[in-house]
Amino acid sequence: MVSSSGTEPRRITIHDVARSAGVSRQTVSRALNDKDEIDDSTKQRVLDAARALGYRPSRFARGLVRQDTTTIGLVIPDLLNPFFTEVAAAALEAARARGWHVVVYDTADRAEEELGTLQVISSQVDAVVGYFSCPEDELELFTRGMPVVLIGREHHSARFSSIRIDGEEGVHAAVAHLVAEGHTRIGMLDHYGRAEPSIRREWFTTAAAAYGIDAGMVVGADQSADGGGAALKTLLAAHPDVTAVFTFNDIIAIGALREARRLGRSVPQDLAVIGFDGLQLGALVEPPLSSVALDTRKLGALAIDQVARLLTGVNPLGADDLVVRAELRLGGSA
Amino acid sequence: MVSSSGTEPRRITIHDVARSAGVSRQTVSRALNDKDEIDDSTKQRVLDAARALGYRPSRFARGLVRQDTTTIGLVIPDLLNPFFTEVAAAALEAARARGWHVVVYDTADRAEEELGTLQVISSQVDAVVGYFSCPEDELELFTRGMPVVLIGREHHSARFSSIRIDGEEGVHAAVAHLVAEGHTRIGMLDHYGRAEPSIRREWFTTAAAAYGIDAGMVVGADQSADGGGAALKTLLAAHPDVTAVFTFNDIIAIGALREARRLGRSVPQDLAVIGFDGLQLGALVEPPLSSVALDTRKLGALAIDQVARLLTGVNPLGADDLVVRAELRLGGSA
DNA sequence: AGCGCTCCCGTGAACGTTCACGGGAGCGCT
DNA sequence: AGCGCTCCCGTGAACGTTCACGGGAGCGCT
Repeated sequence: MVSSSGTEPRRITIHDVARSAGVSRQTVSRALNDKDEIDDSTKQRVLDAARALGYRPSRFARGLVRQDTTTIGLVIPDLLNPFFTEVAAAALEAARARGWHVVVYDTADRAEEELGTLQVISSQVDAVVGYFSCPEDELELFTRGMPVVLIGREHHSARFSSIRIDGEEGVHAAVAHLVAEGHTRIGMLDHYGRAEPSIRREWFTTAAAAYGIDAGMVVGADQSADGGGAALKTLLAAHPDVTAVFTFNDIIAIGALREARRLGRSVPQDLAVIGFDGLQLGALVEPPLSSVALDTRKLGALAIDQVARLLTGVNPLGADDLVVRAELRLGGSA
Repeated sequence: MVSSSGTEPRRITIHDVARSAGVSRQTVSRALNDKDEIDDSTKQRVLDAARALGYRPSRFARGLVRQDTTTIGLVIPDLLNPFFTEVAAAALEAARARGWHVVVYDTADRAEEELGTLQVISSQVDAVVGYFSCPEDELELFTRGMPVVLIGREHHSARFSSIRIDGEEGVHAAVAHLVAEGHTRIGMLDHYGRAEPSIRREWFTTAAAAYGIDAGMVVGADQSADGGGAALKTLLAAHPDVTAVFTFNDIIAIGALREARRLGRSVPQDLAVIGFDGLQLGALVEPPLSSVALDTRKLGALAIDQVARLLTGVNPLGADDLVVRAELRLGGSA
């Protein structure tokens, strides 16, 4: 119980254990790593000494000599957003299959956290996967020399890979389905706050045009259930004859479902709703959500696969192969 | 484009960059870490050489010399289970505030994955937080020398800390509320598959007894929404006069809500439902779920706080301080 | 007695980086 | 001319572990 007076407590190393047990470094190493070539009583003595001293091996020293661990950094804006939860779970699963470690960073949807995270990450992981909203040049600056795989984001620099989400056919199928069900007045709840309209809206517009449907009834929604509810209210107030809505994502759609019930519109009879993402959460609401569904497991697996190729330098996939297609999956809401 | 024939491609080190740029190691280090004492043109030359060679610094070598990073391992059974998502998010937030890194391991609810995870983890992190179902002696064996904080699990060895979840008062308040609303026939959907009844059921039984309520109407439920729905069906078939249910957790409660709607029982008029956990998800369903709510952020913060104390060895909290109390939070389902 | 084998154990070197320190070149000033 | 200062840059040592190798003790066999 005597602490070294004043000075910073020196780290306990394998030498300390060796001295305490009266053996050499190598013998301590043998005991700790369950190797052969050590007497049982010696091993026990070493283990006791290690425990008594509170010895913890340095993962850095160990990692330096046997270079066999890869760690990747997974950066997501908000783990509590179910979409990112699914992506994270998928990435974890794919990484685990390779025996990789995954350090998860939640940037809390704040751009300034991104840079801090990147700075901190760059000296701790072998590669980075995730969502970033910061400019490419900053991203490049902080990830110098590391493989980077972006998800659902366009990139211009050849420095990065990115997984593209292709929902064009899926959205087309969604509109086709609504039309087949007799809907002619179809609105959209888009993602609010972006300067330009979303790509998902473009897909919607294109598909609507193919069926001669007016694609002008669009309201921006905050990316939350409450936001979806509010947006639906606004949309229906402006266009009471709307009988179907397509939404930017499932969270917004779920908010719309809830709001429809409050407005006394039953789903899908009075109002059909189709979301985007295909969250597992969509199965929990009533009626189960119809959605242009993404295979998040494939998304995660693809991202990790590309990281593996970039790390080894063999056959990295090109943009054409880094695509996950979304497909219409009917629940009961449309 | 010439690859070294046959042999394993040697790692590119700071020496290679130094030689290529015609400078010393130290100068390369200065360029890479944005230090002073280097000429701008030299720095650029080094950076170019590093990029051309595809140089990536070794985090192990760097970590070995400047020992300033702590990494903790977070082990959870299933990230897609919303409860664990919230706990994970809370732990990430608390760790981020300290500048720590968090490696997340999803054991996919399989005990055999736990041991593999532990083995792999032990050489990669400074401490472990999470859920484990394996026996304590195995846990001890694989975490030798590392601080371990368990969540929501009893432990007997002084080797571990654990965060206890205390829902006794909260469940009592839930039953009191139901009684005050005029309910006399209250059932419970417990967690299915455990040998012994859950602690949450004990709390329910105790509280019911205090109000002279029969606590015998209990059905086991699989820990999923579907499981909750099926269990409610079974319960109501056996006891049609039940007007209120308390559930093991919110996921089961949400399944019960859905099933109630299918059975034509409106909530809360015909059937009151109170869950446990207080998930954010509960606000997305209709009506919003009443629940004996846990402060998951506090849970995560407390776990990380204890890890910090254990790592430094100063004032680790005792069992009495490692408690998170659950409180009744009314939505609209009861 | 000598040989070979097994069982243990220890010593130097290496992993790849940063720290501490030393020192040369060049310039301005007295 | 000499001094001091700034600007750059390089060399040895250290971080804490594992690998490769050497070697002694003890035993059984011929």
